[in-house]
Amino acid sequence: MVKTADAALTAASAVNEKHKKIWQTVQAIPYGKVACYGQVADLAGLPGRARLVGKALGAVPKGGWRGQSVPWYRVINSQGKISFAPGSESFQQQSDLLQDEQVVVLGAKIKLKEFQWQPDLAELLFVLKG
DNA sequence: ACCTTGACGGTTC
DNA sequence: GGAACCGCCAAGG
Repeated sequence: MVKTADAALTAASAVNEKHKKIWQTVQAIPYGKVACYGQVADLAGLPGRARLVGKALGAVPKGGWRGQSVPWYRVINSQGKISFAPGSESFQQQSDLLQDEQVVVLGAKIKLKEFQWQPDLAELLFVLKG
């Protein structure tokens, strides 16, 4: 194996590890609650990497992860809004899925005061444990 | 190797 | 509130 190729493979593998950590964290968000990208990044041990969370969610395996689905739609931005363009198909899908869980979505806005996930100690440990 | 593009976020005005 | 700005960094061109 050539050095450069080996290094590239290692790097790619590292990226996937980050994605996995993010997926696991998202799976901990309970029904009827939402979390923002930055919050997920922090919990996943990747502070300041909110954008990476978006990337990871866009790469979620179709069948879920570890035999469990990944509720990507429970992740919104720090302004309490859905990050897809209003009117787009993805936006509509996310909005519908959230409302199916009793989350109130007004336009693109969701009241974080009311619906943001605030993990208790047990949940935090679960996330850290993986 | 350089540049652009994001499912973002905190600060500042 | 909201808009402009900057920092962030993985992917793709």
